[in-house]
Amino acid sequence: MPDRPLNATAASLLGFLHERPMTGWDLVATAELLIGDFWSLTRSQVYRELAAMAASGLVEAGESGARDARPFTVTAAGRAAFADWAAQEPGPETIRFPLLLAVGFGRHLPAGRLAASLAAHRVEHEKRLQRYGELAAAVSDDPFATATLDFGRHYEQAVLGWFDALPAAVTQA
Amino acid sequence: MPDRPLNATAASLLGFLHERPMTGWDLVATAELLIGDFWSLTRSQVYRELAAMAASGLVEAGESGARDARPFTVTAAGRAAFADWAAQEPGPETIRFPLLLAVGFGRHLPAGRLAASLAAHRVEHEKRLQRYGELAAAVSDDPFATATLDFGRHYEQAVLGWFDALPAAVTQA
DNA sequence: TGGTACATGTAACATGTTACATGATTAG
DNA sequence: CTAATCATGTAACATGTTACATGTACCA
Repeated sequence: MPDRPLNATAASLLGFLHERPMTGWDLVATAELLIGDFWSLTRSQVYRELAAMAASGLVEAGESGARDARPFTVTAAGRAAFADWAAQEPGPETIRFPLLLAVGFGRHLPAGRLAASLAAHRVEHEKRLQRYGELAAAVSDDPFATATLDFGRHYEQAVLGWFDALPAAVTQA
Repeated sequence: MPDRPLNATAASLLGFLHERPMTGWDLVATAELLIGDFWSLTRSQVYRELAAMAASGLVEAGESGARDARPFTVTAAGRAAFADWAAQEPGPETIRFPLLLAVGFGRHLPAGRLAASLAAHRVEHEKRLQRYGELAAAVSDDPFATATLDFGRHYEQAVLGWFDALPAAVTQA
């Protein structure tokens, strides 16, 4: 009974469970590390999806270990559901960038507001680029992880390039 | 009674209404055109937000015109709410990119799946870059609209650059 | 013994998506 | 007259966020 195609968040959890059984906590940490930069999720969501997937037999909770830690294991049905998801064409990306809204409505912002926001965001993006650089060595043996990290680097470089190409009419607004 | 800070979607609608009264339909079209590439919204959402904002006095429905068209006007309270929103520091962007999930889980995908997805997406991104190029002339008199469009160009160029730098280990998986 | 990291979860709410349902106006 | 476009909305559901509540184990 294929309830309906998995959503990408649930599918990702299943994907991680292909490697080894993990607790909800582990999954959050793993997801943050490996896909957090282009697919965010919260603890609440993880527990909810795990409960739902356990109910439909895609995962199974193991014996509680220390501190009630309940490792989940992917079942055969879970592998099948993941495979179904993986066979789908991935959808288009969505980007939600509040700073760009601020730019778009720049005419209506109080003086100095946009300049300050741009400066603050630029710093963050520089940090992220630097972090990606530091992470690169850690995943150099995995071409897939390297590729996603590399996306991040291209992205951050583009954002920085965009900041630096903004005309004074925008940065001084 | 400031119900609570506006969400970015509602704020954007208010922003557009600063220019002129518009119907829900108009707002959808305007938003798609001007911010659709980095802030998506649906018709349902627009009508819901308009109803909510009308209930709290941020907008007012005018006389119905042809075909029940109900133009909404921003009120003084609406301008104030928008100003409050605009004074906030814009939050970080969120990117949700299913293709990157596919790359990250590349090891688990059926043979050829990833290559096909990458190729299909590359075509889309090329089209988008081209579209942005064509749009540029239309907004050349507005530095803010030009800046957001320019972000799109930087972004698309980065994505294309990333595609082209992918190693065979990924593109041939 | 005290703080940090580990670990689980619920409840309430906000936001976003999809499908459905209806009808008027206009251009051809 | 008929198809496309304009225009409104509801209902149901899926997804995502925030705040709250609880307790254990480890390390210094």
